Amino acid sequence: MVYRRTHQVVKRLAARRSAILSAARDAAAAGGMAAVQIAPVAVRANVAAGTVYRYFPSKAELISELITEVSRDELSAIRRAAEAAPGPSSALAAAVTTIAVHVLSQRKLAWGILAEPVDVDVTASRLASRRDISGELAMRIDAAVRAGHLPAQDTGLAATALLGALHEALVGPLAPSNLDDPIKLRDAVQTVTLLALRAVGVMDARARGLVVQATTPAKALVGA
Amino acid sequence: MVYRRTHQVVKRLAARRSAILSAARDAAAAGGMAAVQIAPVAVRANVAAGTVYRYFPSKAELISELITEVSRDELSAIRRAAEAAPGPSSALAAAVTTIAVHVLSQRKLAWGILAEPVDVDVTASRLASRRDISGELAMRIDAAVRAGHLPAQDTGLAATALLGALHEALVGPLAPSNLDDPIKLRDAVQTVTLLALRAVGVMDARARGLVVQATTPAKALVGA
DNA sequence: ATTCAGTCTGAATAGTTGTTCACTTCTTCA
DNA sequence: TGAAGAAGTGAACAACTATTCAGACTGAAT
Repeated sequence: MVYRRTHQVVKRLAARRSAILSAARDAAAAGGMAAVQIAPVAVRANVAAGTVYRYFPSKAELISELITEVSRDELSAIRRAAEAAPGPSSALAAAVTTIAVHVLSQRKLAWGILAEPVDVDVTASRLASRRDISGELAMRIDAAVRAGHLPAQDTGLAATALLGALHEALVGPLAPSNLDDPIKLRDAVQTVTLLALRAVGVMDARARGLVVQATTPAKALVGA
Repeated sequence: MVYRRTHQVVKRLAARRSAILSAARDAAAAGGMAAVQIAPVAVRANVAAGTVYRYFPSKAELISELITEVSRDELSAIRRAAEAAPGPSSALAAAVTTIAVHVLSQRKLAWGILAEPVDVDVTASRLASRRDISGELAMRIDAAVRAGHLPAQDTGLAATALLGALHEALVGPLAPSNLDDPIKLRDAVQTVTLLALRAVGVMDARARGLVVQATTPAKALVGA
């Protein structure tokens, strides 16, 4: 008598798995990575602690998968925004703005994914996350360079630096604390975008134009 | 019969305290903050674990003091470099270069001080460290703005962003791994300095000049 | 209806480190 | 020199959580 998983069971298993991941994501969004502990996550997902281990071999694996998932969502949002732009410079501006807006609207989560202390080793998935997003930015910078809009440069290093600048300025410990005000939030997004564009060599005047252009479609997200 | 500490004893106590701090610093420089554990630090300092607690109330306090100390050294180096520069723009370039060089020559330590996960709460001293250094940078940017060399801007946010860019690009997980080669190292320092100066609005051509100028006195440190 | 593989449970376990404290050793002072 | 207070010691303790596992439960197959 061979036991075979019925379709219904397969679905339930998949649902549970994603419920656990989802609970982990909620916990991280609410309280940072520190809040992603097995017991609380299990409670949120309506399962016992032991059950978590039937779906994920370890906490490290659970968090890694969480990081991967969030990072993939982020990457596709960046791509979507960039591809909707009319030219390479606009695309770069759109990519930067998207990162800024997303990071700001999920500060705790972003901090958790990127840099918050965790007691297990998740360096590999964090590295992958950074590499993906920095890589996308590097591609956009490169396109603008090839189009003759920017001076030649080490695009990889530049992309990494931009990422660091965005994160530190917007969710690092020195980030302004009054970003709940939508106006201030939009200003912050514009300021860092301007900074980022100038950093890779966009002329000040032109950069200002690109920033305004890129912020316009993002207004809804920013809530202003 | 009142027991009074003799001069010799006072000196020995002070020496021990600094030996412990020094051992912690060595450990951090060698293996990051993760290596700063009470037992190993005590061994390095030639005392028993319990003795550490006669000098520091907790591990958090020990690490906080370590952060403060390193940060103070860093800040004075930045000031020295900036004050030796001929004008506000040069001073800014010198400050940025100094940070880059220092961070690179003590990568593990810098990462530990700034961002590495630690199991105790050291947010306060990390915050102070960032605030001091970012504040110094902000002052330099402000001076250049007042001198008419840069466009008006939110100098605090700009300084924070620059700090983030430098750290992420030079000691973050995506930092180039071949920085042991002095030539590559110098190139990286120049690249990020150029990026930083352009970010705050220095014209590309002028920025290149400032970078070369600022890197020259730092050559010895870079080892090239 | 009955069997049994698969799944779930949650109390118990285990490993890691910061911290304590009863005791020893050292230093001061009469 | 000896009494008393300070400083040092390190083995034992404590707290925190990830992980395990023996038994309970579910539902597929006959």
